[in-house]
Amino acid sequence: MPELPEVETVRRGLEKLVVGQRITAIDIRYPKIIIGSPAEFCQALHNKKLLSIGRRGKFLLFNFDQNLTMVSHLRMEGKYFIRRSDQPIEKHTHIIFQLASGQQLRYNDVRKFGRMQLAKTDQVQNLPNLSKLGPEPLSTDFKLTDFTRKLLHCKKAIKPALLDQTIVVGLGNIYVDEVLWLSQIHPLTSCYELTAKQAADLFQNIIQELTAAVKAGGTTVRTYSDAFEHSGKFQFALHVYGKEGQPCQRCGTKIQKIRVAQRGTHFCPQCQQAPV
DNA sequence: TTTCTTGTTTTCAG
DNA sequence: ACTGAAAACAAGAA
Repeated sequence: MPELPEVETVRRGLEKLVVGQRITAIDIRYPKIIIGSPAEFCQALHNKKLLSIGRRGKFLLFNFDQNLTMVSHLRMEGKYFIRRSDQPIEKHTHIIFQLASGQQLRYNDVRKFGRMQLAKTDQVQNLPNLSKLGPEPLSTDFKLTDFTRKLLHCKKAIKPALLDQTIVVGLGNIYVDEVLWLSQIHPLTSCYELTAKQAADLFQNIIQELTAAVKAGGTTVRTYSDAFEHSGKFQFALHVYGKEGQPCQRCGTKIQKIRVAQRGTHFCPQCQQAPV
């Protein structure tokens, strides 16, 4: 379940491992991962050199020479590994990028939910799925005044509002539950009912939590690991996610699990009072 | 066989 | 035209 901290950790790992390398061949073993024509995908990337790796929200941006970018979303379980060409292909390996160094960049995805597509580097921000994204929470584009204004104009409950990537990007199910617990806000609270102080608390906690999680190399729940196949450490810092029935670390009340917007949602019924 | 998992896209009602 | 809620979708593990 890679959210911003996990995607950023993957990005940093790949940056060290594959930037500067040239692609000499691509083996697509499961074509549905590719949005658009797989044949064109292979052809376009052939002999391209990887210049840098960026990130927008939960999307990885592999920037190649000649104005070409490969946009990659890991969805639930996508992973990248580096292997020597002679190493056996592991289960659930769907795309293999042969590199000039003799190494391979392998995309592995148990669920096959991840997607990749090509775009011109200078047009990436205009792709339909990236053009509507909100500000990056760890950049100076993320501003309390804008955040508060957007929240107060939103008619949704706070949990789905934070999951939807238009107010701010990067939060998924785990970090939304954590940020709401830290801010002592019930997940079903309507956004327009939030006070200025609550909006400010959310703003602050989003930044602090994501910063801390990036520093810890992300959260490993079930299967996430980075490009070095290291697990994250932030799962030890979680307060509510996956803690149903355990005592709240603030007040001792048992953590409850409910369903909000079809998602498993963990909260403390004492610290995070239900809206009236 | 049924249930569970989540990020994004699509669909539909209003 | 727009919004929000809900469903759909991707596919495998337990």
